[in-house]
Amino acid sequence: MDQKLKSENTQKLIVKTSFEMFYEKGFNYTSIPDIMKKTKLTKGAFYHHFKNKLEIGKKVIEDILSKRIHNGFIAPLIEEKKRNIPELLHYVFTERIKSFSEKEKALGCPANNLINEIGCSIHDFREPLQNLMNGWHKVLVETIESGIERNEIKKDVDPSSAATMLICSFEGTRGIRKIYDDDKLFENYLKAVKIFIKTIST
Amino acid sequence: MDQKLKSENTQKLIVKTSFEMFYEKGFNYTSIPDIMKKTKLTKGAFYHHFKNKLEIGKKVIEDILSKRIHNGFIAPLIEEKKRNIPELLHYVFTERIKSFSEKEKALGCPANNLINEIGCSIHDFREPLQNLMNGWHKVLVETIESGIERNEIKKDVDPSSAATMLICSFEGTRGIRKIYDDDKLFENYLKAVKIFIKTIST
DNA sequence: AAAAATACATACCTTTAAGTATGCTTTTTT
DNA sequence: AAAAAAGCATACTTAAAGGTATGTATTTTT
Repeated sequence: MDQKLKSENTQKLIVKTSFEMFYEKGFNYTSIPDIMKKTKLTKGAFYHHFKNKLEIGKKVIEDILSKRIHNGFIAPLIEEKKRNIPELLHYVFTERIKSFSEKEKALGCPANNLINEIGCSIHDFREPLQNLMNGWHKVLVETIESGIERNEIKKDVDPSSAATMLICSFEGTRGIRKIYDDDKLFENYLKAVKIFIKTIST
Repeated sequence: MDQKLKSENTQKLIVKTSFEMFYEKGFNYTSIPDIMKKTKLTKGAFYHHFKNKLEIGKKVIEDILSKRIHNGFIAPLIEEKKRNIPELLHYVFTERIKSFSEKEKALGCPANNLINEIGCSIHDFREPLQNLMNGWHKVLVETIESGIERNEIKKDVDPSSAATMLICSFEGTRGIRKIYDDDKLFENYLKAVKIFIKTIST
């Protein structure tokens, strides 16, 4: 077996496993031994490929979290630009929530979890997390702007502000939902975000 | 000095110090030795008054966090019921953010931080956190309902849904704000929540 | 005034984490 | 084929956490 390929595979395995455990238990509650036990490799493998826990954290943000946000929220907006914009926003922010698995409901958004868990305390994570959120926000702004151009969104709507509201209410809901076992919070959110999108639509 | 009073004082000191450190560094990132160093007492004092770290966590939620939410969000709604309800909502959710210190901006909401940090993993915290959020939500719902009765809020507004949106967008914004150093996110939120409140008003 | 209980300090134990040093095996290079 | 390097395992070090056991001074009770 090609060595380079093998190396890449183990790295991917470690990153993926780290993501899963960070998601399920939190960054700080997950130890390197924990992760490596799950990969069935050893610490030697970990420290051969990564400098320390911070590096794997950054890798998880850049490789996994950004891909998740991209697939779930950015790609649908870019790909389906022909669709009616309010409808598209509605689709992204409500249909996605409805399609969440029980696990995803119980565990919240991995990106938001990380932001809130480490927040300001681990400085190394701020930049990759900013990149993540900025990227998401930017595409949303562009989408709303094109909605205004197409006369589907009201002209007096501030795209940046509306985008922030959509993202923050979504993430806020996913966060607080974690302390509950039912979907009441989601249902409430869905109703309200519907109203919000309707309000900014022509 | 009265012994009972002394005991109460040290307990209060430990709870208060724990809150501060949990707020600044997160629950898991704060150790008991850390806390006790700051109080200038020792571990012996801690374990004399509290069973373990979970107990102090619950105490912080019940004593400090609930008081903060109460003072900031519940009391103003109860006390000033004569005022116009949309105005009141607007006051609570925008003026408060404007009055935050730099520290409060950088550190986010302590309740939301805890929810997101420990979320589902520490089961003991779920109930007190639920009580906290339910209490807040309930008063908001009642406020909105009375707004409907007084014809200041639209009749077709779902009070529970609107309350959820207000809380979750607020907390979501405070959470994500932590990765930034400026107030752009807050400013965006303020504009959008203004629109939301206007939308549900008559 | 003696006994009991409280408030706290000191010293300790156990576990577990992050990280390092080293050694072995398999590829890759020369 | 020999040398070098990569991939990974094993064994270890150090630090720090949570928590306990015990000792001592001060109050409180009787």
